[in-house]
Amino acid sequence: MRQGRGAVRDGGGMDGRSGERSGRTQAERLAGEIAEAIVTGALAPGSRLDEQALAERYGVSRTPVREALRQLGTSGLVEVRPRRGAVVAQVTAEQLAELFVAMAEIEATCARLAAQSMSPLERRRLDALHDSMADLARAGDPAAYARANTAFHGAVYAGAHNTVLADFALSLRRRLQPYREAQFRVAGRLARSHDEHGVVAAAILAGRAEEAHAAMLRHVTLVESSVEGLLARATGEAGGA
Amino acid sequence: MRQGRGAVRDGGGMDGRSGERSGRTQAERLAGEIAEAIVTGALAPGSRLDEQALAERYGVSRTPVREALRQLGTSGLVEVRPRRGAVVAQVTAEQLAELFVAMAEIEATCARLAAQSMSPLERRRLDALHDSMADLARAGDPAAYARANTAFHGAVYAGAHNTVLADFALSLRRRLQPYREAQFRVAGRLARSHDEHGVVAAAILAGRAEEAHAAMLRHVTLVESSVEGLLARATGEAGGA
DNA sequence: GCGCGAAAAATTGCATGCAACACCTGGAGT
DNA sequence: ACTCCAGGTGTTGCATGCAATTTTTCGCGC
Repeated sequence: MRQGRGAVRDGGGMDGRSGERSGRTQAERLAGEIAEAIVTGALAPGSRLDEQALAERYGVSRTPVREALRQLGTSGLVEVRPRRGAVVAQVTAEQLAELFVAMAEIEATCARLAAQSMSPLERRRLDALHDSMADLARAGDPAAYARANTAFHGAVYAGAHNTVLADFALSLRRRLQPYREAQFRVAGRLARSHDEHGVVAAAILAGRAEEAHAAMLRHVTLVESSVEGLLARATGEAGGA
Repeated sequence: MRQGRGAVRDGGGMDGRSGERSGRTQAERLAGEIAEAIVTGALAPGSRLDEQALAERYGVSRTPVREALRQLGTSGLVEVRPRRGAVVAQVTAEQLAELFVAMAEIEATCARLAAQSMSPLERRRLDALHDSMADLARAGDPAAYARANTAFHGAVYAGAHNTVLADFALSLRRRLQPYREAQFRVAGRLARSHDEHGVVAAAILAGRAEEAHAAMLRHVTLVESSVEGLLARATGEAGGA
């Protein structure tokens, strides 16, 4: 099936749907799509990522698929075994614990730096963001709260004024997203999460660096134990198949 | 120039860095080689990475080169612009500062965790390693000290018992290597570095977590200011030779 | 002389084909 | 029955070719 570059290409459109620039390469687009599929759980951990199957699925050849897989391999979302194909990265319980510890530490570090170096404007925005989340927590909408939660933590990363740490925190957050999301559906977790955010935000706004560090570390560690509780109850189902 | 798969392949050097199999693909080998060339300064920051040139240089086709470049792009060593080729990542002074801050924070975190969770054996080994460095510092051999220094910091990473943080610390360390190495040649820096290590090691061995954190943060921050002093004197030449 | 636009050259992006390795299946030997 | 090995099959790895897009060069008008 020669697809030929001259043939009509789907996305060839001028302004590109969903705001995506056509300036991105297929490999990048694929990396994003596959990452999305993994993070949302559409691709279960451990499932094989057949190059040809993915190529047909996304209407491209194997070459950009391979490039995307290698890219995702570096970021840790998929595991590429030398001549044995790629699989969605399987996180063992120990690795999950390490990921959570790492995220807690990085986020806490970001919080400390943010307390030291956020601008007045950034502090006001963080405050406003936290306030707006109170309603969501009361309303009890896990999905909406999860989105706002991402924004809140993102604001803290940004406030650290360190793109290296912020990028790392974001990548950890993405890798843990499937596990974190579930815990928002646990009764009462929303309100407690919001309370913990309040402690973090207050410390950052007041510039109390060590306190911000401790509060964020505690917050993320609590998320971890919440997730571990979930996993303990659903042992064995995580890996799928 | 059809090279055929049957041609003699070097078979890999078995560098044994982290237990890699000999079955590495060309793309992986290339990623390693190119990364090495960048880290050692053979490829200056900002230089274009022409796919065909690299392919000829390493005796392969453009396909594995492209895969390697994309891999390096994700790890941050290389910047890949969508249709405009790849260049060795240019670190501006600000980014360099951010990298150092990030490394300082991560290393400090590792030190704190190490103080909390190193095994008695690991503690003894760290102590022995530090002792052996005293001679090197006195002898004033920058290269030998640099190697031992890497081992010392590596022991701290390992002692944190968190591969996620350890891997990140290692990748930051690699990215900063060209800049850090120079400062060991500054007169007196070796002895001072060893003294700082002593404070870090003592805190870790005694299990004083917060002290270990503070000592490591201070140590790496001092390295940073030392490097900045060097850069200030050699403005603009940063990439070169 | 200088900016501007179009053709030419260079370079990237992707599709395809072929060879080597990994896995699976079936049979023989112990 | 179990292990071991040979053959077949599927998948990955890489080389190559072509189309599209940059970048460069050159000619033209101002």
